[in-house]
Amino acid sequence: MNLSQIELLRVLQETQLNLSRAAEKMNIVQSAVSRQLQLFEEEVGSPIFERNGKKLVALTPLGKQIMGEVVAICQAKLNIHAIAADYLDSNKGTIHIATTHTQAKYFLPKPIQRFRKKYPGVRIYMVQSSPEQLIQQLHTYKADIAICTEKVNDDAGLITLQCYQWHHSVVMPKDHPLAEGDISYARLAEYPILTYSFGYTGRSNIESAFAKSGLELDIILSAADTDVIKTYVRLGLGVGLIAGMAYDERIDQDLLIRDLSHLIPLSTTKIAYLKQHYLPLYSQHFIEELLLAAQDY
Amino acid sequence: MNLSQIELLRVLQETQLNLSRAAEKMNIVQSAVSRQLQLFEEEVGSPIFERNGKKLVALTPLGKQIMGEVVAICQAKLNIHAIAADYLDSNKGTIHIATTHTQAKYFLPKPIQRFRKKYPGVRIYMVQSSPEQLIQQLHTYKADIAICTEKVNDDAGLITLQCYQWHHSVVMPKDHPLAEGDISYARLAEYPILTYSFGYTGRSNIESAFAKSGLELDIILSAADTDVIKTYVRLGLGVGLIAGMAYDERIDQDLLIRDLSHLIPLSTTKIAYLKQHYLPLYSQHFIEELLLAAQDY
DNA sequence: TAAGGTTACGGCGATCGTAACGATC
DNA sequence: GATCGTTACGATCGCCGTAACCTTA
Repeated sequence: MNLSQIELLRVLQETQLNLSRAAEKMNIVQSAVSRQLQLFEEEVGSPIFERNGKKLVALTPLGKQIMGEVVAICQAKLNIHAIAADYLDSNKGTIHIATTHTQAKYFLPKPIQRFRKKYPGVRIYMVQSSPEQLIQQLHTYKADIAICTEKVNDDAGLITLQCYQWHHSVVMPKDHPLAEGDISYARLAEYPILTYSFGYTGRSNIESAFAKSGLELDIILSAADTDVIKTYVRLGLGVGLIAGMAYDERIDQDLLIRDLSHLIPLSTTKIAYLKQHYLPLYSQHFIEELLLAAQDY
Repeated sequence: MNLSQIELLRVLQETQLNLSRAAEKMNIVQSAVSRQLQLFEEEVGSPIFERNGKKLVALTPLGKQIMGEVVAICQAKLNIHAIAADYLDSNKGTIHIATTHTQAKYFLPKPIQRFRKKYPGVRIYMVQSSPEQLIQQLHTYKADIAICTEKVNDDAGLITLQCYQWHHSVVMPKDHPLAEGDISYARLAEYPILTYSFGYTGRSNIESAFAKSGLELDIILSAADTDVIKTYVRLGLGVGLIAGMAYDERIDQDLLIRDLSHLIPLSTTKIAYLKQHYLPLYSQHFIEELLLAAQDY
C-alpha cells in the first residue's frame, strides 16, 4: 500500500470510477492506474470494486468501508501540507470561498477588503453557487470555507459558526401602494412577489412564515440573485422580498424598502468548513474578519 | 511524501527519536531512515525535529502539529487492513486484551470461553497491567480492548462502554470477630486492612467512602491482585477489602465473605477502545460476549 | 469503431544496503 | 571507543510509458 494508491482511490470516486479519466487527473497513463488498482486489491485480498465485464461500476461493501479510511488519509495528507505552508510563510497561500450571490455582493466586500490589507499575499478565490452545491464544494476540497444561510446545519461533518442574523424586507417602486400603512401578511399577498429561488438566502423562512399564516404568496419570479429581483421590481412586475442588507442606499434610491421583521422570522447566515480540514492561520483570521464584520448587522 | 515516511515518523516517536532503533523496528538500515527523514523535512520545507548536534531531541512546533496528522494516517492504514481481514475470513485474526488481574481471573474466563467456541481461529492475547498502563496500551496499538474499573473515563479519545457494576466485600478467616453483627465504618477501621493498590479495581471508591466517613483505614498491605490479598488474609495479617466477584466459593471455603455495599459505593467496570480504531467483527462480537456475561452480575 | 480496460515488456528512478566518515559522550 | 547520525555509491526493485490486445456499446 502506498499513498498514490490511496490517492487513486479518491480520484476514482471523483471520476465516477473511470480509470482513464482518473489516469488523466493523476498525470499518468491509464495502464499504470489499472496496474496500481490491481496491486491494491491484491494486497487487500478481495475486490474493492464491482465490475461489469472490465468496467468498474460500483464499490463493493468492503470498498465502501475502505473508502472511509481513504478519505481520512487524503485529508490528513492535505493537512500536513497546509500546516507546513503555514510555517513557511503564513502570508502566502490561497483561500477558496464558496458562497451565494447575496453574501458575495453585500456582506463579503468589507471583510475581504480588510483581509486583503493584512494578507496581500493570499489569493482569494470565490465560487458562487447554490447552498446545496456549496456543501458539495467543501466535501470535494474545492472550497475551504462556505458562507450561506441555508442547508449547512444538516451536515455532521461540518463545523458551523453563526455569522450574523438578518431579516427580510420588501422593496418596491416609490409610488407603490405598499409604501404606506402597516404591512400584513394579507396586504403582502395581494401583490405579485419576486424573491429568491428555493433553497437560497432564507427562502425557507419566507415559506414557513406564510405557510403558518394560511395565506399563499403569488411568487411570479424566483431568482438566485438580489440584483435580478430588483431589476424586475423596477420593471413593475411586483414587489421583491429580499434580504434587508441587500438594499443599497446609493444605488437603490429609486426603490423603497420596508422592514418585514414582524412577518418573517430572523434568518441566520453561517460560516461552515469541514471538521477535519486544517485551516491555515490566514484562513482562521479571515473567519475572524467575517465575524467582526458581522457585528455591524 | 509516502506512507513509509509517515510510518517512520510514528516509529520515531515510539523509539524516543532514536534513528537507529527506528531503523531496526522497520527492518531497514539506519542510513536509509536518515535519508528518508531528510527527504520528508525537505518536502515539508522546514525541520520537524529539534536537533542537538545531529541527535534528534524533540519535535518542533511544526512537528507536533504534523504528528497529529501522522497518527491519523497510521490509524487509517491499520483500519484498512483490519477491514480487509474481516472480509477475508472473519474467523481468523488476533485480539489483544489489556486488563487487570481481577478481571482476567474472575470476569473474563466465561466470556472468553464462549468466544473461543464461536471463533476458534482467533488468537487471544491478554496483557495484564495497571489501569494507567492499559490506556497507554490502547494508544500505542498494543491492545485493541481494555477492560478495567479505573481511569478510563478521563480520556476523550476512547469509547467507553459500561460493562457491569459490582461492590466491594470484606473477606476474613472464619473465626474473625467481624464475622458476626453489622459492619460499620467504625468496626472495619478497627482491623488492619489489606486491599488493592492505589489506582486498581475500585480502590478510589474505598478511599472516597472512608474519606467521607472521617475515619482512617489502616491499610497495611496493598496489592494489584486479589489472590495476593487473600493469601495474606489467610496468614492472619488482617481483613481484605476485595471485589465481591473475586470470592470463589469452591476455593475460598476457608474464608468468610461479607457484603459492604452499604459502606462503599458501587464500582463500574468498563470496556474501552480507541475511538478511531476499527474493530474487526469478531472483536465486536467479543464485546457483545462481555456485555452478555456482565448481565450475570 | 470508439471508449474503457488488461497484459507484456523495457527503461528509469527511487530507495535500499554497504561502507566509510563525523560527532558526541 | 561506543553510540548515533550523515554522506557516498553501487545495486535492485518498483513504477511508469509504449504498445498490442481484449471487450462492449
